[in-house]
Amino acid sequence: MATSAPRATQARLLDAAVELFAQRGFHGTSIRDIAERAGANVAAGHYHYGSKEGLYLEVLRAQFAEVRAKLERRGAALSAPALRRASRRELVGLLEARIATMLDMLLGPPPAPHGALMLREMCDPTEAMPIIVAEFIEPQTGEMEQLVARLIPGASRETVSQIVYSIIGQVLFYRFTMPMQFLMRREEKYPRGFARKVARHIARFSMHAIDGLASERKRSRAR
Amino acid sequence: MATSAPRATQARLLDAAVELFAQRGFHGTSIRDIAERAGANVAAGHYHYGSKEGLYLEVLRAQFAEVRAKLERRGAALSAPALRRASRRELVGLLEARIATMLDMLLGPPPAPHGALMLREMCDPTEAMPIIVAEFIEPQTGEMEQLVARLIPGASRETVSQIVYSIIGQVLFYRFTMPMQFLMRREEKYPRGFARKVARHIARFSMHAIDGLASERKRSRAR
DNA sequence: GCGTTGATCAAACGGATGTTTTAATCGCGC
DNA sequence: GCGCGATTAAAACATCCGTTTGATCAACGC
Repeated sequence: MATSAPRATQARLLDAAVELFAQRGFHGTSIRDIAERAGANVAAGHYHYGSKEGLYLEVLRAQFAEVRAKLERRGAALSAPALRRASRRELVGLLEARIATMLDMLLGPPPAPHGALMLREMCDPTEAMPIIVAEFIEPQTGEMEQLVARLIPGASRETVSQIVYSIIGQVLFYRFTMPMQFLMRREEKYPRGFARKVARHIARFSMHAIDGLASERKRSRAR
Repeated sequence: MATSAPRATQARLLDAAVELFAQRGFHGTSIRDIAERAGANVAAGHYHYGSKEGLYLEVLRAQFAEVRAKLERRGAALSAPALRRASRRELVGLLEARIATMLDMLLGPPPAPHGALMLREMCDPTEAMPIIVAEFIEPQTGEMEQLVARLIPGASRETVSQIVYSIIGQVLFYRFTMPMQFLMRREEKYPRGFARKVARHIARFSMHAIDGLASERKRSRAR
């Protein structure tokens, strides 16, 4: 192994691949494009990652690991014991913070690449999907389910899950329909502070819904 | 022009293209695949539609026109005067029906192709986006905004728009994250009656949220 | 100093792609 | 029956793709 240059090209390849795969997708990106952007040879991809697909899988693994690490660094990770101890007011605060963090990362500026990569996996699922689900989606929804379950005590697992999907659905909407939004708003990116404003709305909307469902539950129980 | 065969191949090409473009995307579909499935020659696409991109644009135009027509046929279209006359109870019913219809078409079985096509446009926007927005998204959100505006009187346009996006976001979630859902549920399609069950949840969730926002508004006004 | 090993490179390979060309075929009006 | 425009079919074209090959180079152990 050489001293630094080899590691450097391998890393440069990955960086270039992240950006191009997120921007143009797997089929839309050629190894030549990646190599050119990384300042490397056409054969470099195969040498370091075995194949185009191998490089793609490594890109997704790396991106979602990075996002998860960033979430924990931001303190937005919700540990089970902490959730059990928290007061209702604290739980609401944690939910709001989680929504804000997700939107902040998804919408940017600049938007993190994992949003585009996830969207593309929903169009054309690959072997990377199980990894994304197990290491990113499952933990994230699991934490939110524990949180929501404490906000609407006694609700069934199905109800809690539906509520979590309602919240995540609202969040993902602004990322997944971004091109449409930009066309309708005649803008090229969301305005400054947009993510925060949307986060406030989604948190309020969802907390009203949860409270409504909870009191509806209480009323039907009382009968 | 010949009697029936030519129209037939042109139509068969379109049908094959709808299915393949929805299934594998623009880059992932070759005109040879389309020609083969349509039982036509490789050159047929260019003869009838000018280019692969021309065929793709025609596919999207046709699909979204069809969806819109189907919506109106189902009576799920919400005319402005009808909305102005409706009682609150009727408005809630209309909203529930609209949500149920959207989910029914998006989730199937079988899922209508426009869901996949829309998702793909969000990944790689083309010249078809303005058409989709103008002839499908704008009318649909416009109607829902009028409906929601009547359910939360006096709210700003921005608030109404945010609420509509919250509802649509919940709906689209179940279509856009379908591969993920199937992986997590260890199923290959949503179970029978799933769309209806989800529709009920989203309608309840959203109505509680709207009511909560409305009373919150009233309280802050009273001060 | 020399062979070994890992990294990079230019060049080429086989195959698939969108498109074009050219010829054959079809159906109808005259 | 024949010509004519519209449609279909076969073949070829140029280009791009992922991958492979073989050579070159630098660093390291001995």
